[in-house]
Amino acid sequence: MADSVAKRREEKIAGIVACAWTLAQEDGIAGVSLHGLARAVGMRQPSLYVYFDSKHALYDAMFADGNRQLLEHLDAVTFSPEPREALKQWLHTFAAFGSENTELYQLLFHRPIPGFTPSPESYALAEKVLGDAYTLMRAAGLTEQGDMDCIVAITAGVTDAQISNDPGGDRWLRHLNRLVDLLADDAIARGRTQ
Amino acid sequence: MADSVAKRREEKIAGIVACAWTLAQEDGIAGVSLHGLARAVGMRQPSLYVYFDSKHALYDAMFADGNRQLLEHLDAVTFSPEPREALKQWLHTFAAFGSENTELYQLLFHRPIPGFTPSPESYALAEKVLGDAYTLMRAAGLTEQGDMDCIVAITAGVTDAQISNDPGGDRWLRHLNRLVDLLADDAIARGRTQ
DNA sequence: GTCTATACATCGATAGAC
DNA sequence: GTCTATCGATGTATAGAC
Repeated sequence: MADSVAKRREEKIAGIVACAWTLAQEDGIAGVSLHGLARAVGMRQPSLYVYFDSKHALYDAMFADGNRQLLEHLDAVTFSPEPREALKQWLHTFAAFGSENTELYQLLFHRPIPGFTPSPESYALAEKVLGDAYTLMRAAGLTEQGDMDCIVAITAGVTDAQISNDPGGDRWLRHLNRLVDLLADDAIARGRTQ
Repeated sequence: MADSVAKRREEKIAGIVACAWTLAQEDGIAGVSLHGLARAVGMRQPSLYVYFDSKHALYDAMFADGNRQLLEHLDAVTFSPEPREALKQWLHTFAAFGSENTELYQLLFHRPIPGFTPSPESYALAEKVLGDAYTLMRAAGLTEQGDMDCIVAITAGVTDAQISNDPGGDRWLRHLNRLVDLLADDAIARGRTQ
């Protein structure tokens, strides 16, 4: 094929990014060095510049890849036809994935690299995640921005608490459904009395 | 006085730590360098070792100082005699202080320095903060650990969302009281039907 | 496309004069 | 207690041979 060269290059980049995630899991996102990453994929540090113009370009590729992983993971789940149930399942899937992929979650939602801002193309993927969440919330009857903000804060709070205080467990995750139900019931009751 | 030497030393250390917070606000906690900090307080980098045995010792002093600032700030507020109201006031004061002192909040609750663990003496201050929160929750009728975990997650989620998405505003903070009321009402209703 | 070699910067930490 | 000088490690990035 005419694009086999480009394809092999894309696959190589994907392999490097995957390896970078492994290193990030050990030493944190900021702990990934180009020397270490190059050695881990069997090359020397300057050779990485064939695939990434700078270290920020590597972070940008990881940011985009992390969002793609998250979207694929959410896409692979079959959700209930009942909107409230589907929302709870989506949020729980999101929080569980974040708890199990802490470095990915931190790069996507905590911006731990000073000076790094995702490119517009990469950021569009992050906005798709949030947009999907908003769509499910509206389907479940949450129309006020304030209510949706509450859902976002609750989900992030549960995920972060799970990561920080009980890694690998479910001490905080198991309360997410209850909290979402509480907020959704209250939001809908408010809407009725307005 | 016989302790005037020790006192001047303590004051100098306090000044250095205060200056470190200022630098952290500009470049992040991890961006504080001993060279930069020394210059900012009018000395050279090796002289800092007179006051701190290592960089981790500096972080430990900042961790302890941050908890002391937080405790003092909470101590200066007069809370309602009504337990539920007092709890909401305390949590809102906590979240607002965290939102306004983001680097302090991150050092205390997000552990952004790989390899840094607070000393037991410093950590005791952090446990006092959490202990105060638990005391207020119990007074407000929240006795189950799961309910208290929910309050912790909600408060942290609101604070983090405020810092990340609307620095300086109150888009997320303003929902904290409502969320705490929702959870507390539900927890107490649960308790009654058990 | 990968390599060696190196430039250049930053950082934490230590030695030793004053 | 503060300084100069320096070590040693680490890091990103570039130049140029192959």
